[in-house]
Amino acid sequence: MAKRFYVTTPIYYVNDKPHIGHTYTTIVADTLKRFYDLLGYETFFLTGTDEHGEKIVEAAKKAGQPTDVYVDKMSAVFEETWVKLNISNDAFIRTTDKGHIKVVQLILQRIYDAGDIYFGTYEGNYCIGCERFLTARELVDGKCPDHKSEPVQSKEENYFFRMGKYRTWLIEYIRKHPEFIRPERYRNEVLGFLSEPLDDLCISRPKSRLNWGVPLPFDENFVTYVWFDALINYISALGYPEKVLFHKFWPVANHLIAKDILKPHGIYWPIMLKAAGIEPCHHLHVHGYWNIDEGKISKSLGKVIDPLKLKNLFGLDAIRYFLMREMVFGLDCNFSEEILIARINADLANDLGNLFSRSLTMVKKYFESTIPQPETITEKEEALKSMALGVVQDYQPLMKDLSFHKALGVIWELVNGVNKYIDDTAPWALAKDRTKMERLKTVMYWTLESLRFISTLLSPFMPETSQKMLAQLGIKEPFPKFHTLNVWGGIRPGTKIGAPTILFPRIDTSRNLNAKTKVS
RNA sequence: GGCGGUGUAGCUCAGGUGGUUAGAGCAUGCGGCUCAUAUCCGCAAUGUCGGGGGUUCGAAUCCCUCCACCGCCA
Repeated sequence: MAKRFYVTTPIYYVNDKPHIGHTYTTIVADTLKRFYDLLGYETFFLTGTDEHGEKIVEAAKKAGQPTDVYVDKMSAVFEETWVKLNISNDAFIRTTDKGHIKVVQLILQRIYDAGDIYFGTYEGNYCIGCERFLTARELVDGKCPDHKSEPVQSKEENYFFRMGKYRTWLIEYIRKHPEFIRPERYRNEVLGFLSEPLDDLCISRPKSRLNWGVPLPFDENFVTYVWFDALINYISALGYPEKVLFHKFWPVANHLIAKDILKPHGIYWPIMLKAAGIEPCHHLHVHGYWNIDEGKISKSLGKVIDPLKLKNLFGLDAIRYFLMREMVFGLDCNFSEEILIARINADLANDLGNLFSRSLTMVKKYFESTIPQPETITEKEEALKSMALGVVQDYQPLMKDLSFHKALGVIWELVNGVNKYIDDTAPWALAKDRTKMERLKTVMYWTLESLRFISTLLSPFMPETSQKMLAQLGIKEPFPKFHTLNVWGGIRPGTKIGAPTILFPRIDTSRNLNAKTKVS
């Protein structure tokens, strides 16, 4: 099996600006991409924007702009946000891209030719917010439960995709591929849903009602239903059907989504692929929601958590760390400034930042910022070394399993271990005794080498900080590799290290948050 | 209404197939160190493991029931 990895975020709907939910999914994708880069895989990371459908037309109207101008503007907001958050996506797809539209039409035509798309009539309650007909039972007091608005009684001729036909196939597929939908609770949810008959999917909208979409290749009077259009981005971005990229990366696809879009990804998408004759061999990783404790959000942050505001207030890597450390992938998680600041201060400023700072300061003081040659080692050095190598062992499977909180947990065992090692060996005491010079050299070398391990393991999570740390340790290569952690002794004696710096300023909670806690 | 899930220290949570004094981090208290971002290290304390009942020599862990919250479906 070639060492390749393909990761996608959903393409984000441009009726709203990026918020913490988009940010989390995108940072998870970025962390995964960087992790597989670290392992030496060939990787491809895709994100983008979803720009068709009625809600977009409405949002543009509300903004007082032509739809195409509006989507260009909003799509750019997303693209620029990811640049500012140091997101390393290889491509940014838009569903309004010509190439994408071509592939959507190709897939539609193929499924149509195969006889899985038919023309029919549907009559019912249509909710504009949901962009779909609602069943009578879904209504609450005659209104859409999500949008609290009364649906419109409507009758339409449309094209339908024979999704129901594939129900048993999909059940079988999910049963045979336990790794398809993860975590397991969401797999069970999909299986539960499939235990009952599956309706065919209406995949068109008459142009008389909506003309902002991909025209059906076999009937110019209709455009494609937005979900059917959107899902195809995952392969159109790879240049399906002919491009090399597709053949390289589709077999190793990993979709990341939040739980609200499980149904389209867990049901529509694999069936669409099956009907189009494409192997649905991919992984769907489902995560939960960030629950915002609004009462604990300051004015400077605002009720809607804007990722760029977070960055400006607390620093990008601190935010990236927090999101990955605090949430258990798959479960919901609470967000508040209190929790965020507690994490930054305890883990980043106190544990990691201070460790880094105290270590560099001592090497500066005792060895004029030159990495010393280690001498005889004791069981204390053996213990620290085997701890570091053990952490490296634990790290990889945890990352592959998307257990980011645990992976960071084991890195922090090492951070604490080094702090303790410094305490145990008390280099400041050794420095006062000329006869203990050799011992001091060993202790400082061991400390710095541990920091190399820590910085390297952190690189997928906090790329900027990791680079800064490695540069300080005198390591020139900007992109560290995992295999450099197979051996203890990577940093070179005689190398100059950088001047001690503050990696993460402590956030003063006694001060008003509205005042400046500017970091970046 | 049907099916999943959750309920464990002040807070956030670990605790496959039942087995010695129920764990971690944060917060709290005390002690140590001084290289460091008033940081670090050590020690300590607190829990009727949602309520009740049952199985068992023994249950947070299995069964029943009730309560609360949440998700999916209807």
